[in-house]
Amino acid sequence: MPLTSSQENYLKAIYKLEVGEGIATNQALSASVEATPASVTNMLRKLMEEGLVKYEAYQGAMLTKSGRNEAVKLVRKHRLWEVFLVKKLHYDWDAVHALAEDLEHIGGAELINRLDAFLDHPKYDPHGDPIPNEQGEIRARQHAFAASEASVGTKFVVCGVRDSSSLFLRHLDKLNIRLGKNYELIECLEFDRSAVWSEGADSYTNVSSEVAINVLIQITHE
Amino acid sequence: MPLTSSQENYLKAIYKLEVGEGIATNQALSASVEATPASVTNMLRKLMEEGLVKYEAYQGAMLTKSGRNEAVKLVRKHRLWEVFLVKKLHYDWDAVHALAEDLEHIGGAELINRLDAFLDHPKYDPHGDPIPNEQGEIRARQHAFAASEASVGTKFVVCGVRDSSSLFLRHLDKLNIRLGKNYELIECLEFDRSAVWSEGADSYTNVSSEVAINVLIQITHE
DNA sequence: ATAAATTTTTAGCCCAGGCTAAAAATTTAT
DNA sequence: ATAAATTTTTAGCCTGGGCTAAAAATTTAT
Repeated sequence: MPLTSSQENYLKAIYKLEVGEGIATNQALSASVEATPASVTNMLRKLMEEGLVKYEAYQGAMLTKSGRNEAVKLVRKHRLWEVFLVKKLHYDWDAVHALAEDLEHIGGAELINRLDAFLDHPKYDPHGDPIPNEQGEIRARQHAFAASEASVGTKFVVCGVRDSSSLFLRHLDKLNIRLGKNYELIECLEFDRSAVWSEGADSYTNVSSEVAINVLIQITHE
Repeated sequence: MPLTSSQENYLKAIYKLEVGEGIATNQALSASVEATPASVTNMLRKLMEEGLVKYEAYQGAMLTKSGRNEAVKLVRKHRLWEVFLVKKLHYDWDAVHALAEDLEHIGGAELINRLDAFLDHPKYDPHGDPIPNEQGEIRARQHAFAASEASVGTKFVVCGVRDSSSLFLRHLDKLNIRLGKNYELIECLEFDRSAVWSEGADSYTNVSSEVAINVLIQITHE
């Protein structure tokens, strides 16, 4: 029997908690699907019966193989729709999450594979998160870490964000920081732990530590 | 309060019955939304309370201004998504209805206007049906009629279908009849009321009367 | 080891939107 | 005008997925 949208949302929530090394307790899920703990208990029972989830009270929930499979499919759909909305419909990157959240429940493999092809098999979504392929494999970005960990002199490219809230993304817009842009870390200021990034020439950006913590970078060897 | 998908489906069904000069009786609706008459009564009551529908037992239902407004928006969304699926994702024209049926409930004016722009403001969907504009105006095809009404010698262009079932559309595919193609009606055969259409040169297609009845054409004055 | 705090589950309720079966209303036919 | 057929509504029930408030289970702290 096909999953309902609500079931799909739970699976995705559990998945996200798992990869974030969090444990998918009743409470954590409650926050993340925006339902009361009582409702979560209810849904977990159903998902267990359908063999999508393993659950032990106080120990948290884990996806089974087939549950994880479903969750990854959802992530794929979500991220591909986000690419579509940004690249083709020119939405801002901070405005696509809610729409993708709805679109991800539509259609099956056929639709999403066609969308994937139409978009030229993008590897990352507009926030730099990797898009699982048709087989559910995720080729995660290698060697990415928070900009706050870089040392002075490092040259890097911005490749993702830790926080994809609208607030943070719009802040990056204001700082003119975008995925794919290259910088060099010029200095770290002791006073407020902020940093100075240079894009070259006389272009300098002052980056607060809150920002740096939430920006993912890769070192560029050139 | 926002409409549910189910409410939207009822509005669209009533709208379609209205334009097809049918009357949206409890029964007709029952067939068209695939629910029992009892369920229809139920929903009509709600739609009436929300001021979307006027209903009188045995006389059928009619949309109010705001109900019609909603219905036309849905038609717009449906047809634009169909264009997207066929033109961009290369679905066959007989395979897009069900998906568009789901997609049409997603998002609001912003999304659909962006989609419209992305598709270059198409005037017709893949079956030749006109797409309402943002204001809800439908510039219906003028002077279109069933191919079965044409007289010998008429030159015409195929511009739509009366039946958009998968079965019929695939049949047209087999006959190589497509929207936008030009023909001349060469003769009508008395025996089985079938017709011969020519695309010029030595290209002739024999068209049964069932087919001709369901193909919409416009006379070409050249 | 026991008390306090936390987490989870139960119980009972709500709403949307279906359903069936039977009753009521209306229309059509005789 | 009355009977027959049809259409609509009611009544009662079901499922999915929420909710609250209270009870039970477990963990943590003393």
